[in-house]
Amino acid sequence: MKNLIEPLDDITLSGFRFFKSLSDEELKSLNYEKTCSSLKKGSIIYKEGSRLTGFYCIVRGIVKVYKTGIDGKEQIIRFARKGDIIAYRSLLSQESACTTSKIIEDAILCHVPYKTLLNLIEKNSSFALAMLRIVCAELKEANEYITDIAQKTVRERLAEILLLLKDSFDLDADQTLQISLTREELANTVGTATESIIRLLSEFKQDKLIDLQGRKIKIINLAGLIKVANLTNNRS
Amino acid sequence: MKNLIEPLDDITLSGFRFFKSLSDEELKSLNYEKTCSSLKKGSIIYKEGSRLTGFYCIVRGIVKVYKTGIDGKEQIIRFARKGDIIAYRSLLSQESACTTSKIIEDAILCHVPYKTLLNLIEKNSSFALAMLRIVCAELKEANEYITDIAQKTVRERLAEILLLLKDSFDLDADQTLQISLTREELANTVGTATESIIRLLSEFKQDKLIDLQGRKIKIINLAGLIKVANLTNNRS
DNA sequence: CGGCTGATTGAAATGCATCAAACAAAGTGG
DNA sequence: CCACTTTGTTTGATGCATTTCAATCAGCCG
Repeated sequence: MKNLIEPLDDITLSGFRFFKSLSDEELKSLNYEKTCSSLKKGSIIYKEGSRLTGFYCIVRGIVKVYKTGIDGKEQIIRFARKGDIIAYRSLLSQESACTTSKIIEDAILCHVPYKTLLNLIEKNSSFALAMLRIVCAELKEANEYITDIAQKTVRERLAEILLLLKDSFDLDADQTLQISLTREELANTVGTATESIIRLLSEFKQDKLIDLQGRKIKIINLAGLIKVANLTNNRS
Repeated sequence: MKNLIEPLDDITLSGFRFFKSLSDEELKSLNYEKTCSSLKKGSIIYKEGSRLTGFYCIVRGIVKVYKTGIDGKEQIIRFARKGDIIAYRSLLSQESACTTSKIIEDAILCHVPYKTLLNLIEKNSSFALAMLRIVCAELKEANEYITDIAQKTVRERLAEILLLLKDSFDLDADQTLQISLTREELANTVGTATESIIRLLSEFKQDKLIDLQGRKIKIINLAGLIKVANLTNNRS
């Protein structure tokens, strides 16, 4: 089925922004050395503690990356989508994975071996710099999130996450978030209890900020949400 | 005075772990291009929003790096000490600084121009990789802290921070933390109110986990503290 | 249909922030 | 060197946001 849409053999990483500093030759061998696979929702890509053999580039679908904390409660660190890469942090540090990654929307992933990554970093300094900038960008996000989670109320954080999801995953024609999360996943992103998310979401609905249809969240008052989120920095 | 101890002209970055992949020649020009300065407690190295011209390597002293959140409340992101580098993240991303850095213990810093950094990354792939690993390590810390702050109680987090400070700054002969922070700074690290820190510290004291003498914190029951911190991962 | 996961609501418990006030320490200036 | 201001610390009382527990309900699947 999925192979009809996009045969796994035919996938090329050439168009992806992350690889845009590569020469034709480098792209060619990259495309040769990668391995692509199609994964269903719920599949685990790698688990906390496992040894990684490479990183993954997401061609299609959505992945959640999370850490397991107290009592096995998951804390979602990020959502990755088309063009994003995952597993590179632990890989570069040459440690076992410190997060788990799971498909939350049917996906196609390309696995790029560690060797290939090292080789690119060694031979192509523009690529190394691009890589550095990716990690730096993620670190920035993380630092901002630390500040938010430490200082903001759950209400503010939920509004902020909704805005963040809106920017990352766009809205369809009628302003509905194109990512479907359970209330628990939302809670594990915001860092709160599932029940709190449920209550706050219905408050947001009452306040005419959003509309709810099952897991579909429709943003009907963006300015209002931004106000609730109490943004201080450059997020939107 | 400080110049008697360590003349600013004589400082070499050659011994620092961060530069250990550099060739003698690279070290020589690095040492030529850097600019060192001695800064008193309270001095601000750079401010959130300012444009950076290079990064800083800490030769002596302690620096706190923080973000300014709601109502100007500061959230301390990290403490940097001898051998650590700061300001590199925004620099590499070529953005204005997203944190502020302030001296909390008289320090000597070396400023290394952006040009020099770029040049090293371009010419020396081992250095680029080392740099990548530094950023990755910091990202890992940040992700762990997100999980902690989202899931743990203030009590657990305080214990954890004390342990973290112990590892980063060592203890003197009688098990006393070699870093002196105000209660407010501790609060801004843990992500809580100053009063909460005060109350919890005295609880810890009552529980014979620590001893307090002004800002001096003495760890008298390490195992107990570890238990309170409720560690799940590799921190200690 | 029964079983399972996820969603929802209510009620009760609580951890923590906030406010207020007093105190200690440390530096400033006359 | 003492009054003075400022900054940091401490304690108490109160309120509230959020967690936790419990129960019900809805949807889905084999």
